[in-house]
Amino acid sequence: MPEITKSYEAREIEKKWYAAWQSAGAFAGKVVAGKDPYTIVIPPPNVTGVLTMGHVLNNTLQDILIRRARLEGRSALWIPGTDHAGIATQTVVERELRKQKVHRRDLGREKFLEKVWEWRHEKGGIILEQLRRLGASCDWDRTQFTMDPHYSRAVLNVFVDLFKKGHIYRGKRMVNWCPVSQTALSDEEVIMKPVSGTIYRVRYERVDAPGTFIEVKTTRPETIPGDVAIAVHPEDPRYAGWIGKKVRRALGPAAEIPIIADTAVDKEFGTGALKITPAHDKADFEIGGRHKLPAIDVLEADGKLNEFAGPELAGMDRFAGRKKAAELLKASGALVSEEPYANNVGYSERADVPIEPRLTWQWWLRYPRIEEAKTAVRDGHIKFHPERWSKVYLHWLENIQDWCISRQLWWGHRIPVWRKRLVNTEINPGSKELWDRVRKEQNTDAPLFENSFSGVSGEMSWFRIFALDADWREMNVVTTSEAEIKWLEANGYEQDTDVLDTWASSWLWPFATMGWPDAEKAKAQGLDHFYPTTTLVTGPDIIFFWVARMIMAGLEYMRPGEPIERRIPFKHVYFTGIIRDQQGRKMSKSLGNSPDPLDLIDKYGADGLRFGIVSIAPQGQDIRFQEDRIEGGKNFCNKLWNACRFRQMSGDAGDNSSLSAIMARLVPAQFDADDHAILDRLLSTTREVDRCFREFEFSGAVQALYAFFWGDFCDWYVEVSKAKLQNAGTKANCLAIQDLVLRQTLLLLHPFMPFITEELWHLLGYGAADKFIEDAHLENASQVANVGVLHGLALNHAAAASVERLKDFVTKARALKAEHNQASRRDSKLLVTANDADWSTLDANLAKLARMCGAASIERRANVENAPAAVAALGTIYLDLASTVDAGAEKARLAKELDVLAKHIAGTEARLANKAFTDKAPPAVIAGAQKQLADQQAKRAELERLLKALG
RNA sequence: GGACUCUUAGCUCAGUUGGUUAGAGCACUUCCUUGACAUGGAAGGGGUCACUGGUUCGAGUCCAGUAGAGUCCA
Repeated sequence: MPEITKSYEAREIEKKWYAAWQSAGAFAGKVVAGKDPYTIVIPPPNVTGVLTMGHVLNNTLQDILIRRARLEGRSALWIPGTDHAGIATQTVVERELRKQKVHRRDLGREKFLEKVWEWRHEKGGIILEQLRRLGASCDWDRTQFTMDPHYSRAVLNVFVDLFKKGHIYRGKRMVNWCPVSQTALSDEEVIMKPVSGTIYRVRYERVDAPGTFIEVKTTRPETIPGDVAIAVHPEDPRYAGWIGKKVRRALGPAAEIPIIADTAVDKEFGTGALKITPAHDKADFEIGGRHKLPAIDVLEADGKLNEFAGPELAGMDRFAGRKKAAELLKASGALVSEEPYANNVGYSERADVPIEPRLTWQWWLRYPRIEEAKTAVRDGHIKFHPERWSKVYLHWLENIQDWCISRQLWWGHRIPVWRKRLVNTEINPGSKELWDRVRKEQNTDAPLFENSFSGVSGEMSWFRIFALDADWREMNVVTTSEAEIKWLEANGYEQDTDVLDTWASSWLWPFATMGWPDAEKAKAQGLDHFYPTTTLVTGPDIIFFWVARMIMAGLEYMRPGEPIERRIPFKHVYFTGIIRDQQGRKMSKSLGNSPDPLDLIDKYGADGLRFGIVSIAPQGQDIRFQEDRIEGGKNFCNKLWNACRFRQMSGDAGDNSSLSAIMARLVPAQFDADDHAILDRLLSTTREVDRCFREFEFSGAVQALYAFFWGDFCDWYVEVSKAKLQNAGTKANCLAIQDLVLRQTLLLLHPFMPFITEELWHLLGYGAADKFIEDAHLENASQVANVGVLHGLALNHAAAASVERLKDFVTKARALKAEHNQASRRDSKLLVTANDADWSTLDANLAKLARMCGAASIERRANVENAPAAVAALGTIYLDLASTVDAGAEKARLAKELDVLAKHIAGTEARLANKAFTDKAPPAVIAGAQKQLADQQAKRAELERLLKALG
């Protein structure tokens, strides 16, 4: 076996093992009879993305879960992939083209998409490569992309199906329009931001009574040319006589517009009168609809004002137009006042500009399975961790709005609808009978027809007719049939130019990544075995975007008719915190406040980064990033490495081939208190880590392992081993215990730090060269205990507890020496006064204690005078100084200690004197207090004696 | 306006059904290169647990309110 080097160098080891795992196919998710599945689908990162600290945390946690599942003997599958990120990717490629002074419209749709695919093949896999550096054990052969042919088929089939079921419809409605990306956005892609602007008070003159005015307050004077009415509340006494009168529009093309009454007007806001601009405000649009008012659109798609805004404003950007409009109003005397005003404005999440409410034709989805989606979480079929996020989820579902799923982009799944404008009376040559039925339909809520347009038998399409106006009808045909498409295109039907929202593809991720809807593919890929997936690890910021929608999609499409727990897409959702910088700001590319994870891997190793990031990621709270915690992860790697190195240097390897083989090497009859204690702590740590996995407390598991390994094993057991290893009689047992502890620790740590544990696993001979650590089975605490029992091991808890008193003795002795500047020398002479029982405990551990305390000798005395002393649980320790004692300093030190102790004694006495306490507290608590008091009093007596002896 | 979260050592955070003297890492002070590890070891200083009240024999922990910070939804 090769020798373990002096320090851990991550780079080569990481490279070596990742390649070995890959070439052995160690990450392949396989259906194995008799093994429980454990499935994770990756939250597909944006294909344009590069690894961020958020990805590091998120994917480290997934890797921890999947590696632990493998160690527990489950058939584990982690599916990786990316999503096509419509707007983001299109923007990236457009930016590249702009460098060559080319616009996508110059290329045309097909050529542009070729460019996007080129870009995707070249640069679209970066983030997945980076995940490998982190150690992510995804089944890379199954890598998915939402634009892959198979996945696209799933997306389009769902569109057709939901259309067929009446969940998808086309409607001209108010949408959130992004003037930069020039596409509609869903409500979820709009973020509200407080903006400090100006509110303008504008007056409109009455036509029938010149010189009298009605005043309104508005933040958007540039839309006044689009005003079609002024609305007041019907019960507002201020305007009782005004309703039905007309006023002159204050700006833009001259017009007389009515004053109308509508209960939607807030009497308290502003002047109680509201300008109605149906083309540019959601509420106005509704009011306009109720009063059958026209909608005048004064803005272009790019946010510039058009000719309807009047010659002074036409062609101006909306923000410049606002300023100009205010000036024009001022000049005409219509502007009564202006004042600063703070309000919330919707911003496009991606382009970070204010969105425009805009009236356009879009495709909408009425969500399926809303009630079931609530039930799934409310009844605990899907568990959220932390649980509180279920409230956010349920609240959103309670107030859910139809989803605008069309985007005016080129990159994405093009909507599978072909349409043609038809005159009502037009006869379709393909099917007269069909058109007889069509003609009967007069409105947009026409029932759906199902038939073959082409007349080819077996081909199917669905269609719906929308009334554009009295004479024109629009035929929309939805199909994925190639024969149908061919016919449609030959007959003058044109495909919808829009694509689907990216989320309308990623909501199918938990099953479309496993072959669905192709039954054969799904079978080959084990959909039935791996679905529902076990755990989803994601951020709470996409509960609406993604988590909720996946739940609805799963319930709608998976295993129809079966119980809900078979149809849900996942059983657990773990929400990570958001990684913030030192100032508490979200880490982002634009702020430049995020370290490059790859730099961190170079600096601290992937294992160090993983261990560090998990240790600062408490459940459900945001994480304030600190690089020194990552450094702590690296240091822990080095500690683990060197503890194993010490083991290797301490003696020849024994049979480490299995837990049972190591247990067989233990000699229980030789066990001293330390042996009992370290195995006791190993079991309790194992139990704690088991619990942490059940409760999704990853940082708790890391902290428990850190405290056990560093504190209990390295700082104490390894140190006491040094004495035991000198003794031929105790050496073999001591080495076996180290082998046992190291084996179990490596297994428990492996999910958190896969590379170093794999390397050490082999260096210490725990596994054969052609096997991996994950081929071993991780025993839980009771299984470890049971194997021990089979080998005659019975842990003595009293002995284990006595180690605490030995530690106390060592600490007190070291402190005593430190007080007298003897910290690390080995040649101190310690004297002890102790009763017979305590001395026998000390005597049994003398060699270890001498080494631990740094003492040349520890001797018992009946009485010691004129030496500095410390009172320990096992006796009073005296430092045998050659020089004379500074009695004054020694007295001050002891008096200080006595003061602190007196306060504690007073507290304990008061508690025990309280009858209510002794009557009501549990007996164990009372007994504990009594013992504590006795110990404290004994210590006080000893301190007083020492003080008295000093004079 | 509504919902949720947070406030514990200089910093970042643990503290899981209320129960000994509130912990960790980093930072700081002093000492130590002794044969696993200076990416280390030893010792030490540092906290009226945001505030106010309540419940309780007992509150960092439970309840109510106040103040501040943050997130989401309207």
